Amino acid sequence: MVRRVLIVDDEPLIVKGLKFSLEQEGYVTDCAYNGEEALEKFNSGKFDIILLDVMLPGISGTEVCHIIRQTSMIPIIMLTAKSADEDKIEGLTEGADDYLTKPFNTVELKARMKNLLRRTKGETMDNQVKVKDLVMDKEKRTVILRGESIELTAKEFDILLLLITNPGKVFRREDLLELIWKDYSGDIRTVDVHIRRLRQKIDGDKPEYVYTKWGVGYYFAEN
Amino acid sequence: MVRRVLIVDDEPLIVKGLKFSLEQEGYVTDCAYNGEEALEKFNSGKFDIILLDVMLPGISGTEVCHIIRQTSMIPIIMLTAKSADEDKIEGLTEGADDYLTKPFNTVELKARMKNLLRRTKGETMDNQVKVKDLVMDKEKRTVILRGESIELTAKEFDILLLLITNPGKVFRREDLLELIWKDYSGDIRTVDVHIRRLRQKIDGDKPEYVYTKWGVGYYFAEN
DNA sequence: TTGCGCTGTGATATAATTGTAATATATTTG
DNA sequence: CAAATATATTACAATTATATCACAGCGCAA
Repeated sequence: MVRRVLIVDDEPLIVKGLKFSLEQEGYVTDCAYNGEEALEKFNSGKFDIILLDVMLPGISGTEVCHIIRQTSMIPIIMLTAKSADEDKIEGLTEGADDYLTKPFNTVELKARMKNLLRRTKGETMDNQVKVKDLVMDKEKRTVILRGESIELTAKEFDILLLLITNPGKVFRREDLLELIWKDYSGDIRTVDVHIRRLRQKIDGDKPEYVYTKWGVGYYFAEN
Repeated sequence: MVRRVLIVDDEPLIVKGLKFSLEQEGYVTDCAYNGEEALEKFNSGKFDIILLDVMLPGISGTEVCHIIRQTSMIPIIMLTAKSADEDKIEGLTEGADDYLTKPFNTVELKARMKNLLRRTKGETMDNQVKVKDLVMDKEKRTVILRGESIELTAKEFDILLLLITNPGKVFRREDLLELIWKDYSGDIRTVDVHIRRLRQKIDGDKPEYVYTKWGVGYYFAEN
């Protein structure tokens, strides 16, 4: 099982060391050197765990953690400078699953990562689909768009889930009726209306997620 | 399951070593010694993974990687010279799935190759048709020409797909009407107009893909 | 049962594609 | 070479596809 780690720190040397050390262990790694980059990579790529430095230029690690927590339960281990004040560290790492004070022992880090990954295995990643600033939870059947909860009807949810899990793939109306309605026998144009209502809820003025392939059907794309 | 590797490096000794080592492991190999050759072989042959040196005479490995990425998600592992500057390596290997710094351990290389191949296994992309610098995706119903996305109407797409999947085979207008229109009963010359519009979008001044067989019909060729 | 939200239908509006017909150009044939 | 035949090109009209809307029926929950 491949585990993907996002390493976030503004110190190239620390990043390099972690990268090397974790890749030796079989992890697939990606790095970010500031908060913005971290959020971007978190959104685009699929990671299983995040190592996040508290002190970052721009958006701080603490803030990054909070922002990620609005949409995801991904394991986060925060890295902090040593401090006599335990409370302060607690505050800075609020929302994280664990933290380590620098300088830390890589053996300990790996052990904690393993722990967290074992603990959260199967819980989060499997039920959540995340594309750009759209998060769907299959189990809870909830949708979060731009950090805000959106209410979709059952059909709308099923349609969006089918489309989003097959990005780019064009579904003709017949496909959708067969896959979602199962035994439908009415007017095929009913699909249009559902798409319309779905778009009203998740797309702005112009389609942002649900697109029309003229003469064929509909598909999901994030551009 | 046979795995085909394209090895790209300008150092004959490295190529020779990799070739031997990978063939021992059961891989089928092919080699290229510069960027142009790499792209050519990538286009002509079917490979499952590419090992790509960053430093190449002419088109650099970095560029080759970018060009390939415009049309394909094939796993690419890049080989770089050692550098203290991790950032630099990151930049040079952008778009690759993984990279190794020379000199590298072949055991590690094989492990990473295996990893990547397992990860991308099953996504064999049988919904893609690729000829020269033209890529069609049946599922997404998209067309990419010279790295740029082209918009085709439903009929244009169907015609091109039919022609491209039967390279060289001449279809008379009646055939096309029957196969694509199914139940057409109008003017047969309508096909000409569709071909015209298709050509306008994918051929330049002179036909490059869609040719006329005089007195018979139309066919696809890549010369 | 009543009310409310979800779904499906049909009518209308809008948009894009497709077909037609006229003309120009090219190729073959006698 | 000229006539006959085939293809290319163009502009526009006709057709087809999608978007949008309002309303009615249905079912579920209060």
